[in-house]
Amino acid sequence: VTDKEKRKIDILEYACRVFRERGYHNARMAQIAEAAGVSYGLVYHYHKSKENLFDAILEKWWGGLNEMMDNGLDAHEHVADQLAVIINYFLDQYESNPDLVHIFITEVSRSSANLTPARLDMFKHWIGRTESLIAAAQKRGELRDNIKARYLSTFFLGALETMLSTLVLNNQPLRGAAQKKRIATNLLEQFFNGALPPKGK
Amino acid sequence: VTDKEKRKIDILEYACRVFRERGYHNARMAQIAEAAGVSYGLVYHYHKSKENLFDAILEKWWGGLNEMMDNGLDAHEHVADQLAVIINYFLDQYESNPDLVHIFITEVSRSSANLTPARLDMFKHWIGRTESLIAAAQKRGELRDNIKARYLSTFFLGALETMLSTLVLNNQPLRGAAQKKRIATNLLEQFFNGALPPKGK
Amino acid sequence: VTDKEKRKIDILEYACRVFRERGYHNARMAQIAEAAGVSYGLVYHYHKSKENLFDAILEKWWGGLNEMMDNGLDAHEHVADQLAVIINYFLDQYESNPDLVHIFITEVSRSSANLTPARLDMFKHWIGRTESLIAAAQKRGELRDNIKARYLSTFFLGALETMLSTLVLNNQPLRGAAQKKRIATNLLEQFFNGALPPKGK
Amino acid sequence: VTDKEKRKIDILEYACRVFRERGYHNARMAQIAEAAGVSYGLVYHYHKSKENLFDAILEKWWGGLNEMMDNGLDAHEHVADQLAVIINYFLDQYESNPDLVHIFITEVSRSSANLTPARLDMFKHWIGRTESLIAAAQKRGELRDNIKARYLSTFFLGALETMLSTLVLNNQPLRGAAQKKRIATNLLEQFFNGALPPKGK
DNA sequence: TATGAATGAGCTTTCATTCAT
DNA sequence: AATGAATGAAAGCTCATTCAT
Repeated sequence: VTDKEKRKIDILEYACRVFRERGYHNARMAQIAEAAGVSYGLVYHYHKSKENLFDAILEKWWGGLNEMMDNGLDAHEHVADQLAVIINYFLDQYESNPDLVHIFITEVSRSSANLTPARLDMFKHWIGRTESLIAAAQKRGELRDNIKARYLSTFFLGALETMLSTLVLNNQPLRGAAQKKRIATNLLEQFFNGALPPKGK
Repeated sequence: VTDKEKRKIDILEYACRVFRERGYHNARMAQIAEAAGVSYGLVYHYHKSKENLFDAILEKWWGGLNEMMDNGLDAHEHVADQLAVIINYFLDQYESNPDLVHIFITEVSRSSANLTPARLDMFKHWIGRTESLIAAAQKRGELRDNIKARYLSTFFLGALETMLSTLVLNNQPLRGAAQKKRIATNLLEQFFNGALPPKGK
Repeated sequence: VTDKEKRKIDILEYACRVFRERGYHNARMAQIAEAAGVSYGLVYHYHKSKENLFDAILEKWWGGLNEMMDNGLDAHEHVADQLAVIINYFLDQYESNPDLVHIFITEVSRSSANLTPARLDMFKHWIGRTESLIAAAQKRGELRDNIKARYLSTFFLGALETMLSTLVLNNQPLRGAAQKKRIATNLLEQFFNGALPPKGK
Repeated sequence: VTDKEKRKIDILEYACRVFRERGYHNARMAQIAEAAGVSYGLVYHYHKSKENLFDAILEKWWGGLNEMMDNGLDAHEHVADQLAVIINYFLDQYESNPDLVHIFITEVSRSSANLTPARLDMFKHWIGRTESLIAAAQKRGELRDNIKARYLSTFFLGALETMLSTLVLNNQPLRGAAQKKRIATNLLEQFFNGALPPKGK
């Protein structure tokens, strides 16, 4: 059973790479099989269909993200720390599993073409959780409340995703803690304090 | 001539709608013909191929955007006013031609799979112009310069595009100056002053 | 009426060129119209269909050939003179109207794909007439009669057509009476006296 | 492997039949599939495209012909025997594989429309080899040398191909050694000794 | 007579999926 | 479990022909 599971996951990972390299629509099942070093039919033995394969990948992605949201965030932390956790999660994922992030950025987060209702729900759920985080912080007085939580979270996620998007579109790898640190710091800085020069200047 | 041109544009607009509704890959030429109320072959009479049709749509989009960047912005204006113009352009476009914005958001701004080199160039050009705007403002002292212009412009565009993206993914129409005003104000407020509560509070 | 007829013939001649240049199947009605400097629809005004156009060309060809067979040959002449007339007719035609000969050689004389029953009949009729010529000469004792007339005429026509075919496939023009003379002489020499060296040698 | 190869060849043979029956342009991939009793897609599984399929057929033809020219001819034989080998090869092929000969006669030997440069080269190569054979015989004094080798070989091949062409256009089968013998004898007789009655007569 | 926009049947090809082994 | 041959529905595109003006 473990062996079987392993094989299934193996194929999934190669599929992930092919989907990232070529996009969902341009990816061929034959290419996935070839990448996994496996026969054509075996892909179907382990995964019902192309769509199924894609959903399994998304599940993996959402699983990790939700796990982080469930366990990685301390509700009593300051929102700055919480958002830092989110940012770092994305950056870490991009470093360790760039294909997955790539797919999320290009095929899910702006898709609409591939967004089945079920997938859209997952996405909205994620947006919703971030919004709740922001709203709670507003209640605690950590964030201004004259901008709706929905807006603030949209701006935050937009900045984060688009930051990743530039990396993704340039096929730019992310190496070294320094770069991650800089991205996170700048993102948080701008989000909390804005883009204006310091008052004293 | 006018009549002919009109027909061509007509087909383009219906194609725009179909591409928006179904995405480039899922859009069928037959659907475009049907939507436009013309025969199958006529679409090809006016547009060389499916890809061509899509490119014509993108050209229209980039044409408008570049025109706005060329003529709509006063280089001596404060960057806040310049960014406001950009925001309003997107919102106005979304109001008057939601399909076009939809396609830009879903098929271009994060695609990578469908992004031919030529298309990617257009996109990078647009990113570059915004970055220049930000950099100039930094030089004039209107924006903090301890965050790179590339980062600031990414955050700004990310917030803007994702804001539109939420409208797009919900198929949410945008009507009334009030809503547009609110979005623009909030976006600018957060971008310039950040999300923290006012100091005095 | 004369004017109308002229226009019709005019289009036919340009069609002839296009059919020759591209072959029947690869020839486009639009190309014929363009070559003739005439609008798309006008070709159809004068000629019912593409097939019709092609048939009109063949009719022209067969017309000339039959006319030559009817009036150009003296039944009492020696067969050598008769065959010389045939050879010269083909060579003259190739000189003055290479398109027509080209089409006969490439699209008719070996086609079978484009050969409708009607067209095949025309072809067989032509073969038949040549055979009769040969048979008559055999009766007159001008040709050996231990090879069937059908064979002899096939060999003769094969040599002639294939000779033209090499010109056609190389797009080689035929200029000057000298070359024509040489071809005709050689062809007749071989046909009548064979390829062996003279006995006396 | 043998089984797979067999299937591929099987499809090729049915394709050959359909191409012969309808000509390259009028042949439909669906018809080939149907004739072979396989599904639509399987034809493409084994052969890349329609053009490819056709090229494979030609390759088969040229392969056999070149093999015969390479190994079937003794350079020291009298030219009469060499030409007899060529004639018999064509006749044998027509008997055992009439489709292949049919295609050569109708789609290659006079085509020009379908003749890609690569195909034309094969054809010219074949013509060239025959010419060399004739030229060598002229040097040995076995053939008159006051007619250029190019002409003599054209006349010979023209007679041979046209002889076959009459069989082909009439869909006339060739059975029995007697008929083959007669054709070969007559062809050689006329080619070497000409069509005139014997001197002594 | 003359135009060229409009039509749509029909073509080759692709590729996710199934199935016999 | 594993293979890859076999399937066939659809897709984009072409182009002879028609038709309104």
